[in-house]
Amino acid sequence: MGRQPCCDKLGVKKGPWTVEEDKKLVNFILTHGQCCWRAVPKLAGLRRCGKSCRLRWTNYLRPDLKRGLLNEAEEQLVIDLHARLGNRWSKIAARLPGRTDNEIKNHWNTHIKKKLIKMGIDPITHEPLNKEATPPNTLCQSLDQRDMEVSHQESTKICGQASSIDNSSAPTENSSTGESQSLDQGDNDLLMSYIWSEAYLDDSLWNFPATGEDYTNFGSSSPENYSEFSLNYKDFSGEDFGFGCFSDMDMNSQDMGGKH
DNA sequence: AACCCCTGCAACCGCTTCACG
DNA sequence: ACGTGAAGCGGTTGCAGGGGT
Repeated sequence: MGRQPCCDKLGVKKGPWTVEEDKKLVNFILTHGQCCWRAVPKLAGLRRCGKSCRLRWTNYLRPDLKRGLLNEAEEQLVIDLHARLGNRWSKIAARLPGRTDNEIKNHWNTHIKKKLIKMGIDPITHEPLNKEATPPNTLCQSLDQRDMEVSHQESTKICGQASSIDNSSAPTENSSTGESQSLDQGDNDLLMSYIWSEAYLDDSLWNFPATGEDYTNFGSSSPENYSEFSLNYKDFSGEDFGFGCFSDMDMNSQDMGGKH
């Protein structure tokens, strides 16, 4: 009903972002913080709609993003959280530091869903597709069948039972997420234990910047994030962005939380 | 080598929710 | 309490790259 479009369609560019556009957006947000997204394109000199800028930032340019496929623990966590929360990707993403809702959604649709179906589990209900003919677990050896049973049968009370998720028995080879990730097994176990604590599932206790929150303070507690980000950016499109501002940010991060 | 098909991911669209006057 | 605008969210699409024939 008379709702304004998020941007005037004329002169607004669509499609993949160029390195130049990324630079502009990152530089703008790092120097000004996140003010109203609608104003960002104009202020940053971008011919994009604010929505597109927000999406690009939250899904790709955010400094705290992890890159690469989800590791085993993360994947298991997504499955279990999905059993509890359904397709509330942003809620799920909020529990996976460095992962975006879009990324998790994509991973779910392209990897996990198929995996569950092959295992005879309905990815929507997390119930067995065919109770008497559950296929042998030929895929996803990391997901112990018994644990999957727990996931879908006891999803409502699984909280706090992370110890039942026996990652330690998982073979080193893995189907689609095989490459090693940053978490070693010990980290995974710890992560899973914490993840299923009530505290973990309490939204109010989450300080990790979820999608849409203000990331301009991302480094205030962990300056090393900057250097990692900076390094990542050196690999971005094979060129150095020359973000000298990152090192400045390191010192000025306290000032950057303020909005204009 | 060329073509086709499949897969995965980035980005868009439109609806919902939230915040504010 | 209501209306309006902005942000957030989830579903969907389009395209690039890889693998198979």
